[in-house]
Amino acid sequence: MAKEKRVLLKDVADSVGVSTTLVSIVLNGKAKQYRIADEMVEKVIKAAMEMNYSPNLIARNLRGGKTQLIGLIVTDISNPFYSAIARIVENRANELGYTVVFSSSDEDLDNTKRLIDVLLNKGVDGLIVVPCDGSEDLIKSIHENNTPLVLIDRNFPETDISFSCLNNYRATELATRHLIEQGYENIALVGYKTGMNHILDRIRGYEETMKSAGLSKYIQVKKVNLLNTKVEMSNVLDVLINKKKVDAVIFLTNMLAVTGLYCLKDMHVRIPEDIAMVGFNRNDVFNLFPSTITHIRQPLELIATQAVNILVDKINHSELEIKSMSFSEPQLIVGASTPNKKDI
Amino acid sequence: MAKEKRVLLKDVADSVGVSTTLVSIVLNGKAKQYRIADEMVEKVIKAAMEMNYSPNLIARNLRGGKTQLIGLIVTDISNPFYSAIARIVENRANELGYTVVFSSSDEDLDNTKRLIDVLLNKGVDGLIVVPCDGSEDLIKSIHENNTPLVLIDRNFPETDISFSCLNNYRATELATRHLIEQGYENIALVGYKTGMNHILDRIRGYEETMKSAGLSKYIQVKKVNLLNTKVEMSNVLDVLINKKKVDAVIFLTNMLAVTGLYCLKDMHVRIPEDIAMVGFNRNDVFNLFPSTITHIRQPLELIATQAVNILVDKINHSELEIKSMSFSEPQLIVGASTPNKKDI
DNA sequence: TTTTTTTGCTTTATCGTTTTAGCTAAATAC
DNA sequence: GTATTTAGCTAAAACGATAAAGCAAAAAAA
Repeated sequence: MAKEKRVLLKDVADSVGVSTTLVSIVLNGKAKQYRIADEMVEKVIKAAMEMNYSPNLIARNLRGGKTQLIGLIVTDISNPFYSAIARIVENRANELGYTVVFSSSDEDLDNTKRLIDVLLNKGVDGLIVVPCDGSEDLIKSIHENNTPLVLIDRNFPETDISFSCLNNYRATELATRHLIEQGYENIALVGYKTGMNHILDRIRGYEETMKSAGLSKYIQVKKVNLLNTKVEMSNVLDVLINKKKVDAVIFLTNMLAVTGLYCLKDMHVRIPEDIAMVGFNRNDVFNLFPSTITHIRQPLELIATQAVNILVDKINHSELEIKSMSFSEPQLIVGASTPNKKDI
Repeated sequence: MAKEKRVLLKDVADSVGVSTTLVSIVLNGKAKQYRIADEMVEKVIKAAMEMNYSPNLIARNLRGGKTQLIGLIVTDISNPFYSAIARIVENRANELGYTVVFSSSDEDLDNTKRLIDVLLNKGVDGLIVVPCDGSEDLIKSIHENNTPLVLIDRNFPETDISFSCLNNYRATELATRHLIEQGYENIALVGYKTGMNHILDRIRGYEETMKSAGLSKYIQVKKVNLLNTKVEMSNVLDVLINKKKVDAVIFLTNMLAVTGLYCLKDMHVRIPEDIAMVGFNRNDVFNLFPSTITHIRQPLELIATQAVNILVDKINHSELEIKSMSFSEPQLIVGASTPNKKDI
C-alpha cells in the first residue's frame, strides 16, 4: 500500500495554472486585499475543494511560529475531576482551532518543571496549568518569559498571573452556612496539608462563617496527609466523632469526601443519624450511598471554558499583559446527608 | 520582560564558529559517520549544553523527521476508564520520549475522522485509537496509508491492524463460570447495542460458557441503548427480575454496572439477596455499596503500556508491516455480590 | 615529487507554507 | 501621445532544521 501523497498547495496551483502564492492568498481569504479577480478566486476555491486540499500545518506553523497546540498540565489526568476539566478544555480548544497536549505533574515541582520544558519545546502556543505546591517561582518565571499562561483550579493571588478557578471562599461559606441553618453547631472541617491558595480560601470561608455565627469555639480544622490518607482519615474522624462529638463534617475535596465515606462505613457511623456531612464535587458515590450526600458543586464547564478563552486571548494578543481573573460561583447541592437537626 | 529568543542551531553554530550542518550532525549523534574531529564534537556539545539548545520540532518535522508526538483518540477522556488509560499511556510515552495529544470522539465516526485528520496534520508520529462503531474502513485506510497505528480496548480481528486489548472472551467466561460455580443458573447478560468486537466477544464468552454448562435455555442477552440508558436499564432489569426470575446478572461495562446499581437501588432490589451481579472494571461505587461488587478487572497498566510499546516499535520500524496482537488476561475480583447460592 | 586517498568540514537543496517585494499589462491622467 | 496609476498576478525569501553533494587541506601512496 503506497502512502498516498498529500495534496499540496503546489498541486492545486498547477491544476489551475497559477502560482502557489495566489492559491495561498485565496485560501486564506486575502483575495480582496491582494485584489485577485473574482473568477480566479472561484476557480481556485473550486479546485481546492475538488482536490480535497488541506494545508500542512507543520509548514504553516514553521512559517508563522504557531502550532495551534495548547499544553494542559494537571496533577493527574486519571483523577475524574481533572479528566472532566480536560474534556471541557479539549472541547473549547477544538472549537477555537486548537489541539490539547496533556501531562500529569503528580503534585511534584520537578515534574512540573520538566513537563513545562517539554511542552514549550514541542512549541505549544500556551499553557493551562494546575500549579502544585511550591511552584510559584517556577510559574512566575514562565509567565515573565511571556509564554501565554493561565492557571486553573488554583491560583497565586500575589502575582499577576491569570487564572480561572472556583470562588473557594464562597464554597465553604455556603456549606457552613447551610449546616448552621440546618441547626448544626459543632461543625468540623477536614482538609489536607498544603500552602495552596484554593485550600486556604476554603478554610477561611469556613472559619469566618463560623465566627460570624458566634460559633468560634467549635472551629476545628483537621489536615490529613495526601499520602497515607485512609489511615489518617480514620484517626481524624475517630477523634472528631468520639472525642469532640462533632455534629457535622465538611470535606474539602472530592477525594477526602470519598475517603471519609469509606472510613465512616468501616466505623459503622451512620449518615446523617450519627453525623452530617458536606462533600465537594459530584461523585457517583454520593448518590449511591444509602443517603445522598450534600455537596458543593463546581461549575466545571465554566471554569474550564474560561481558562481556554483567557489563554487563547493571551495567545492572540501577546502584546497586552492583562491579568484575567475568573472566579466561578459554587453551587450547593442539598442531599440527605444534612437534614434539619431536629428531624433526626 | 522581553520574550527570550529561542536558541537556534545557527546560534550554537555561530558561537563555535562552524556551520549549522556540523552542529546538527553532532547533536544527532552522526559525528562518527561524518568523521567529525573528536575535539570538535566535544566543543559543539558543550556549547549546545551551555546555551540550552533544543531543536525546533516543527522545523525538524517539516524536514521529514519526527515530532515525538503521539495522538491518543478515546471516546471520552472524562470517562474514568479512558482517563486511567490516558494516564498510563502518558507515563509510558514520556518514558520513551514522547508527548501525548488527546482527543475524544464521542463514539462518533465523523468526529473520529476529523480528529485523526487534525492529529495527522499536527504531525503526530503515530496514533493510539479506541475505534468507534463503523470506523473499520476509516481506520483501515489510515493504516494502509502507512501511518503507525495501534488500536486499544477494541479491535478489528479481520484486519491486520495491531491492537492491545482485554481477552474479552475470557472475561465473561470467567464471570459466567464463577456464577455457575456459586450455584446460579438463570444468569442474564446486559450489554449495549454495537457491532464492536469487544462486546461481541464478551457476549460469546457468556453464551458459550452457558452452553457448555448445559444452561442454554437460560441464555438471555439484553441490549440497552447508550443514550437513554437509565430508562432502558430499568425496563430491562424489571423484565429480567420480575418476569424472567433471573438469579444473576452480568453487566458488560462499568457504566452499565453503575447504572444497573442505581436502578436496582431505586427498585428496592437487594444485592445479593434478591439478585447476584458481576460488574466490569473497578469503581469506587463497587466498594461503597452495601455489599461489595464482584467484577472483572482489566489490567489497564498492561493494556495501555503494550499499546504504547507496539506503537513506538512501529514508528521506529515503519518498514516492517507486522501485526502485533496483545490480549491481556482479565482477573475476577470476588466481592459480596455473588455469594454461594445456598448461603443466601 | 607527484598523485591519490582520507580527513574534516561547508555549501546547497529541501520540506510546504506565507509574506514581501516586484513585475507586466491595462486603464487612466495629463 | 507619453506618464502615471491600478489591477492582477508571480518570483523569491523566509521559517529552522536535515541530507546530499562538494571541496580544500593534509596524509598516504606511488
